[in-house]
Amino acid sequence: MGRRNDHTREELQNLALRTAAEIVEADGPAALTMREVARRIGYTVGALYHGFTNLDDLTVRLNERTVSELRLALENVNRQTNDSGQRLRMLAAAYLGFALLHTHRWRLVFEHRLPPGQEAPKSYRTHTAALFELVEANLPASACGRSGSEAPIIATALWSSVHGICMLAVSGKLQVGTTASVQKLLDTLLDRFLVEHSAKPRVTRKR
Amino acid sequence: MGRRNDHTREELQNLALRTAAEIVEADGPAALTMREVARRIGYTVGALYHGFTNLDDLTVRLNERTVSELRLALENVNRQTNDSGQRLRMLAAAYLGFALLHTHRWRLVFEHRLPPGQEAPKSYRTHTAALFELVEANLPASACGRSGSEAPIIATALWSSVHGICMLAVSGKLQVGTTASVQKLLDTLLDRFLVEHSAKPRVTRKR
DNA sequence: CACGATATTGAACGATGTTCAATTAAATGC
DNA sequence: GCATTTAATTGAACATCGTTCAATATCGTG
Repeated sequence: MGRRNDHTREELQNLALRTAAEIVEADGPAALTMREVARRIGYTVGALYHGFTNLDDLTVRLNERTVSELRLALENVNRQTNDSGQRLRMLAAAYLGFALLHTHRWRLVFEHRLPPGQEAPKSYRTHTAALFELVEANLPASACGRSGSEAPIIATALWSSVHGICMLAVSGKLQVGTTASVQKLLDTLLDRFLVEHSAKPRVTRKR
Repeated sequence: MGRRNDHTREELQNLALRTAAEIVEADGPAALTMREVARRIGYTVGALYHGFTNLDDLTVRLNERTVSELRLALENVNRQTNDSGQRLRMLAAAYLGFALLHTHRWRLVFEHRLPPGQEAPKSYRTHTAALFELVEANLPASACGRSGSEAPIIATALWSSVHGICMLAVSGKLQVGTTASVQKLLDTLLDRFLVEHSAKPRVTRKR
């Protein structure tokens, strides 16, 4: 009791976040509770509330780390390839790889909801924005129409699509089981975005 | 107390499920609790456990209804259009429309997780499969390669992508705010799948 | 060494899911 | 019509959760 000084306030937060990551990875998002974290790091529940305002706070800060890690992984992949089309394929593969390797943590990022009115921290959006820019930078000019002004829209559409495939695959809501077949879905999608995109067929278009 | 017979066992389950839907729609997935449902339908918590084995069961059966409703909506749209390319665009628009209209219920379908080992009921998969078949049936032949043997893969890739865009949009994780701009993302995606798909560029392909 | 600051505890509160004996009302048999 | 079976419903209990907070123990400092 009292100030044990085993850890500084910052060390304790790191410890808690690392432990939280372990819990989530091992037993899924629902297993993440204040009390379990406290138990594992050898403190009382109350002590946790000095470093975190509540469970949402802890969760958001764990997610922040996950997103940051994901960004790092993708930026590494991006650096290791020359051809930009190739890069897009490898980025998608790396995204899927991360989702498969850190499934529960990755899902927590997208499934956690803050109470209405609250917003995720800025660094959160920063990392996300960086990911989309990575995609946008690797879009082949042939895919972006004449002016290229639609590049952000195309990048968003493409990456949201990659995300959708990964999410459904990882959640088991797709019939496909093997990693290879999910890869094939991603390849199929990317084929559509990497090929030269001709004029839209006026006949069947709606607006 | 005792057999009140205000409602048959089946009526009570219907009542509970309707109430559950209202709770979720109004206050989000986290607000759905056994006790709240019981409170609103004027029964004790224990009584609920005669019709539902637990909260997961109630949730799954609520989700079943939602998916069924979604399927109906899409099948209606499918019936109201002739051109198949047009149909795909309208199906995507209807999917987004449903997600926007019944946001919380729709999210519950994809965010709820059963404890490991348990599987969602068969009707669940039936409805989902029907949706993918709807998409597959409307894929233009030009989009499916020579043999058309890849149609299921293409349909899965396309619809998972549509789903991804809707999910990120509905969750507010996309910068885009307006419904119109989300529509534009869907249109951009569909443009890629509705246009004649030429041979894949061998140079930039990986496998 | 004493004092003030603060990290940490421990207990409390209200809420949750789930279980189950007890109770009560309907259905059935006579 | 009455007694007995059957089953719906209750109410209370238990374990867990998030969160708060007064009390306490320990540290840094004067």
